[in-house]
Amino acid sequence: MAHSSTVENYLKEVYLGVSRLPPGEPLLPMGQLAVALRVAPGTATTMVKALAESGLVEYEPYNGVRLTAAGTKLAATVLRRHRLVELFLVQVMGMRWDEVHDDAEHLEHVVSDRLLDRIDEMLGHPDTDPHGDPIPGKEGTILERHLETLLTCPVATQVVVARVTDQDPVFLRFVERNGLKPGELVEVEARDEAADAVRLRGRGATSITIGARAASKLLVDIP
Amino acid sequence: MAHSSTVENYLKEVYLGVSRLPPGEPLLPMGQLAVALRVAPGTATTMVKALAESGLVEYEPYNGVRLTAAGTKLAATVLRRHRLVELFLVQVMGMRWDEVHDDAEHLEHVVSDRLLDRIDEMLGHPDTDPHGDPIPGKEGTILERHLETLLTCPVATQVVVARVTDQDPVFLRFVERNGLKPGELVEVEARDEAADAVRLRGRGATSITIGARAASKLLVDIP
DNA sequence: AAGGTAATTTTGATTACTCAAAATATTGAT
DNA sequence: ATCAATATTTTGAGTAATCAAAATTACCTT
Repeated sequence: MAHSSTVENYLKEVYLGVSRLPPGEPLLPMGQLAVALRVAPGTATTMVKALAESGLVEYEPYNGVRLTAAGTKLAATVLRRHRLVELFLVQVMGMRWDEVHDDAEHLEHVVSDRLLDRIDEMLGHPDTDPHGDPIPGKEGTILERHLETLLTCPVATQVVVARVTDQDPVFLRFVERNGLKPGELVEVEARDEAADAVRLRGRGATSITIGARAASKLLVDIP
Repeated sequence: MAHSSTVENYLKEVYLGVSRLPPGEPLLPMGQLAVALRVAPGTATTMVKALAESGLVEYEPYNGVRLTAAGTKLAATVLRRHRLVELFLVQVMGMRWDEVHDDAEHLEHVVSDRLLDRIDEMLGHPDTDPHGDPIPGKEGTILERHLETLLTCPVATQVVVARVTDQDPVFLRFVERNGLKPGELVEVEARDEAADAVRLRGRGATSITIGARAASKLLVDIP
């Protein structure tokens, strides 16, 4: 089995799934993979066993999957294509950052190396996409910086949004409307464990309150 | 069966195949279709029967295929995507006209309507692609102008190249090198039936001689 | 330790697409 | 009109990817 879009999608989701896991436990449960790929559990099991045969993943029955070196490299090139394409669609084609994900999802499998090089050059070899996700290098190197979230960063301190880890258009528009896009300044005014909420203030005078779940999707740099 | 890339390719090739046929005989033989799609003859037969079931083509056993109205419309949208993408790659991405075909071949199946609209707008709603092929309208209208070729146009008369009906990069580079791209002026100096050749002069002082087969691939406007 | 729940794997089938090779039909030449 | 060459269709089989539902395993709770 060699390198279909399906294979690319499986590897990509294994990569993303593992990276979302608590560190030190780098085995993605099959259930999560199946959900991410919108596929029946049994389908994921079957495919993953085939991918293991090809040396792209390691599979531990009843435990989960992880990428091999070869699998990581392939996943990285898919992610590189996806993210460069997303940035291209925003920067060059003038699309909104909340509407480029689906197009990128398809384009990531068909963009040739030649075309991708032009895109990369045209964008000046960027290292993050519109959502702040890192763009892997040509050789498959991924630079995942460790970042705090609005749930873990210091209170009453100016921080700058670096990354938004949710592609849902509704959420992205909410983020934009409230001046929380990557690059913008924010300050956490207070956290309320009991209320499961975080109050923060961006550029404007008014402060807003968001849920903890939403706050955890906003990664920030502490300058 | 609904609308996979495979279906799109079959419809596209039926359209192109039929349009290459002598007029009045609008049934594409299965053999030609199979060759165009690089598929075994039996495969084409099977697929075409399925497409006929879906009402996209009419199939006459042992005679060939033709598109229905629905099939024509779908083929036109595929061709529209293909040709707009080709022009985009040349005009915006700075790729050479002889290297865009393969990329377009893949992109034509995944570009969304939204993205295609941006491309169309960015290019100023063009009506031909870099090879002079007409770009079908949004609603599936294809404007195939009747054109002479360098084999049929008047001799010793200035004509302007309008279209090159061969995507082979080697041929395209030959065309470019000799100033025969769409838009350029040419004049047929002489034709030699016996030698199967056509002598012509473009912008430069020197005249060149090309084979009849090549001459027939260069369509021209007689001003 | 036992038993029930939840996650995972297996099984059996299906769909879309493909091929090689056998069978059949068409066509043109004698 | 017949026959050979050619084109087309049929047949049987295979691959990739999928699902639903049955069987199994792991894990948690008491």
